[in-house]
Amino acid sequence: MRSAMKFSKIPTATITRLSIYSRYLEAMVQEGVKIIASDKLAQKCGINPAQIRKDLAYFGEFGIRGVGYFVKELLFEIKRILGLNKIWKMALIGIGNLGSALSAHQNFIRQGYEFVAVFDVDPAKVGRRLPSGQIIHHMDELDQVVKEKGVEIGVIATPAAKAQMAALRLINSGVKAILNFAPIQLQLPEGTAVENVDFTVKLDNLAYNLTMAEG
Amino acid sequence: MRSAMKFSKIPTATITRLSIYSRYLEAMVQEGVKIIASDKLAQKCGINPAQIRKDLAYFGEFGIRGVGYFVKELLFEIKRILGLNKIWKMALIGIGNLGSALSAHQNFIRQGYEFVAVFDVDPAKVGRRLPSGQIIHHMDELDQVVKEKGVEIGVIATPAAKAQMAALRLINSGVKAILNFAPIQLQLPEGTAVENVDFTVKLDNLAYNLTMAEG
DNA sequence: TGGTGTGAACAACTTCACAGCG
DNA sequence: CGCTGTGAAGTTGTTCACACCA
Repeated sequence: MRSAMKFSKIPTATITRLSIYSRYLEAMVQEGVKIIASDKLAQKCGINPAQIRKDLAYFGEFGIRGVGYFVKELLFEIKRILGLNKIWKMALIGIGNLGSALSAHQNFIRQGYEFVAVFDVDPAKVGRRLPSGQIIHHMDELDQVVKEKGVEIGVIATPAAKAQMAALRLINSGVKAILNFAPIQLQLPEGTAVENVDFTVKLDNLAYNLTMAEG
Repeated sequence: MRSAMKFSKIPTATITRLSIYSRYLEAMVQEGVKIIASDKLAQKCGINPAQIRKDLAYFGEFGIRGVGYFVKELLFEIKRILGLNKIWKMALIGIGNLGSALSAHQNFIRQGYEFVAVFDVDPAKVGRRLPSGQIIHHMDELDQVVKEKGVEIGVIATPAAKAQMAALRLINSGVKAILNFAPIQLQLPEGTAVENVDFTVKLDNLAYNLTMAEG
């Protein structure tokens, strides 16, 4: 039962853009905008209009020729495509500075994500309660808690040296998706979805650009 | 005096990978490894070996045929290319949960980055001192402090609604590079380097993958 | 011999340009 | 008429395969 991903020949970049579109559509719904054309949305997102139409065309025909897209309807469709018509249950590993910040991040719930459990190995932390209310579990309880609470996404905020092990333990407990904040390339079995959030790499990109700009 | 970027026809992806290589080379230096072949490094990074050689070839010939690369030498060259042979001075805007976590992040210094100033607009925060030692300035002092301290990179950790304005103020003070943690597409003048760190988008990618995997 | 450096083939993604339809 | 949806063209990035050389 090794990966599969069905018939999906859809660029990752497309999914990333859909996520960005949904953000702006969400704002438009708030503002009461009813209809939007690809040119207008493209401008907002800093993307080519044809790109938007192509992205959407992978999944169906959502627009009206000569008019544009109904904002509400399009947002609904995109959320359905992305799988955001439910609340995803996450576990957080590593309650350092970053982990604490993530646990307190209010946007998650609004966006359809929720931490249902948090973990650390530090005896000084285990058993304590975060401002957000969760009790910090010891990693030894991971397997049990993950299964009990039905965790679907693991978020890794440990130091780099502990990230690989933490990820493996999540996978072994049945978690299929990892959001990794540690600056390391995780080596995980096929069929696991991994996304890295790596600001060191981003900073290095900026440093390079600045260095080039000067020459 | 509009952008330029000189003769750089080098893929962003290449720069990102160089950053990743440097990480593993750093570890190897620690471990006392003297020589590495592209195949070996490729395995570590989960990248095609030819890709590594191509990436390096943009900048020169650093290897020895039939042997590989001297680890220390290659690391030095990559750091030079990325512009990491200096300490980059950063300003942090927005001292919420995330901002606080970033300000405390010890890896930055080790990596060649340093926060020389931090800002917020909340009167309850301005004037207070962070655990890391910095005093929180009011945004009104931005221009002055940025120039005084020679800030080169702005890091935005404000709510989405405040990010665009914060970015513009940084740019107007002479900052040329922005690391943006707010979930919004910044609209900035040409010649500004922007990198987005956007974990909402990453989560949406995971949600999509999980949804597809089930069907 | 064995691994680099690289042209050439390939693959993936983006943009153009316009037919087609509301 | 105007904007979507889309084949075709263009662009960019990746992988192959092998000549070359320490």
